[in-house]
Amino acid sequence: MHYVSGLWVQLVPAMVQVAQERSPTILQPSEHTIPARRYICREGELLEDIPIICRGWATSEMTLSDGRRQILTFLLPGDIVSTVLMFDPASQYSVEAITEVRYRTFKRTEIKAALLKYSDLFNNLSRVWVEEKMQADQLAIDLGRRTADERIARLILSLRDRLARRGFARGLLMDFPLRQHHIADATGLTVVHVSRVLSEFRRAGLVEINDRSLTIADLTGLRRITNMR
Amino acid sequence: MHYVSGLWVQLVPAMVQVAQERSPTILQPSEHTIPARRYICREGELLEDIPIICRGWATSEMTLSDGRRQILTFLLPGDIVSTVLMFDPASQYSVEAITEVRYRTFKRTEIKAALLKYSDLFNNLSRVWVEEKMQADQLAIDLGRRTADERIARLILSLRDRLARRGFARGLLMDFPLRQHHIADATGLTVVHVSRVLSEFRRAGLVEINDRSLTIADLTGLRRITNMR
DNA sequence: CGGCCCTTTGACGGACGTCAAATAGCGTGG
DNA sequence: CCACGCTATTTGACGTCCGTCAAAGGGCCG
Repeated sequence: MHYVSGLWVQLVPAMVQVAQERSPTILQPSEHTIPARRYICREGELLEDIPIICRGWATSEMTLSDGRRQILTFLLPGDIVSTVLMFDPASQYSVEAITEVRYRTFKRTEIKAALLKYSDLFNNLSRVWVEEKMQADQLAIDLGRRTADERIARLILSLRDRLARRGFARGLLMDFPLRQHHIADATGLTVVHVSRVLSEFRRAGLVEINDRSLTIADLTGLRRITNMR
Repeated sequence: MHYVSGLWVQLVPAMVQVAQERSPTILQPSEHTIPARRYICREGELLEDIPIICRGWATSEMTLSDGRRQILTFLLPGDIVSTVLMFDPASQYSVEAITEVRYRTFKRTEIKAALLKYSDLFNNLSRVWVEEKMQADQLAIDLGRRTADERIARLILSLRDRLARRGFARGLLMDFPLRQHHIADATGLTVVHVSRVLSEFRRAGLVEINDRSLTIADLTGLRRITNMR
């Protein structure tokens, strides 16, 4: 999965436009590539530059002292790592590459200044912010009030939606580089239980997973699970 | 619990200042009072006015079609219902009064315009935003990766922190108008299990609860539970 | 070929949910 | 003042969803 022009999605086009048309000297990104399993940043680290994913998948996660881990979101191409970084240089999370990841970084001080100056940029940021918050709240509901089946079905469907909106899903087929431990840490379950649920889904003809891709074989069936109970 | 001057906390002082010093005709709040159990707004409702809590406690919650409910946050005096409302008039949650609640509302369009005009107001908003997001992420970690004991202990401690920062806690004593079903819906547990855990906490000499107030009887003990495991 | 990571499966255990009943508190109205 | 109805809390017995532990097999890469 690769967005050819590199920079992308809601916030980014506005930034690029500002950079090109109005302030050619600022908002120039710098580019980075890191292999799978490497960290883009760690919890608590101070970031003067704000990363935006251009290619590959990453996790945004927190780890407790005893090793329990919660993935807060999967970062896809076009995602800003966190809008919070605009206003607080201390990263709340670790960001870890799932696949090889290419990303670009923008200077926080420059973005912040541009935000107040260009109201279209500001409007784009606020839209990303709203989505980020809605996603966080939905995660809390999933973890607090939904069963394992529902959580996993919803994770699959929401990833497909996000990819489709960016043109990265080919019908019901999508890239799916997640290991089961990623799914477990995102849904608050154990790897063993994720394996059981996914096997059940496969046996029920809901999904097919091979070779780091996933096909939704029964969309209505999957949707039914997310409403169930 | 009542903040005498009515308006309050991070975002509000800046708004009041803007209103008084620079735009006396805008940002004039209108005041409301509602009894316990009444709703300030419902999921999906369109709000042109943004509510800020002045007195009493409320919940911000979502309900699934089958009745399962998740409380996303408890709103305390000084809290804005949601910063998302600044940019999206469709409320994501229902907001329900726990006690009698007094609140004030500000016109969204006016706040939004003032935000871009007065950068101190903008800075205050971004601080509230960062806190809101951190709280949402912490909730996800609690629900995904912590035990019932830990969740409840952390809820108590975090409420005390929030109250203390606003001058509403007297030492280790605090108002505590929550019913056990509120705690259950906030921690993703059942009322029955909350009852058991709280009884256990009381028997262990960690907390005392009577007459809608809570005393932390053993702060180190409670804190130890939140780290445990 | 050997080592590592990932996945799967089974047996078992535990944390938490469900169901049910008893008790207490509290406001309302006779 | 008591009767009542409602809501909240507590407790016990039991059930279940998911975790833990363990072992085996597959795929990938050096």
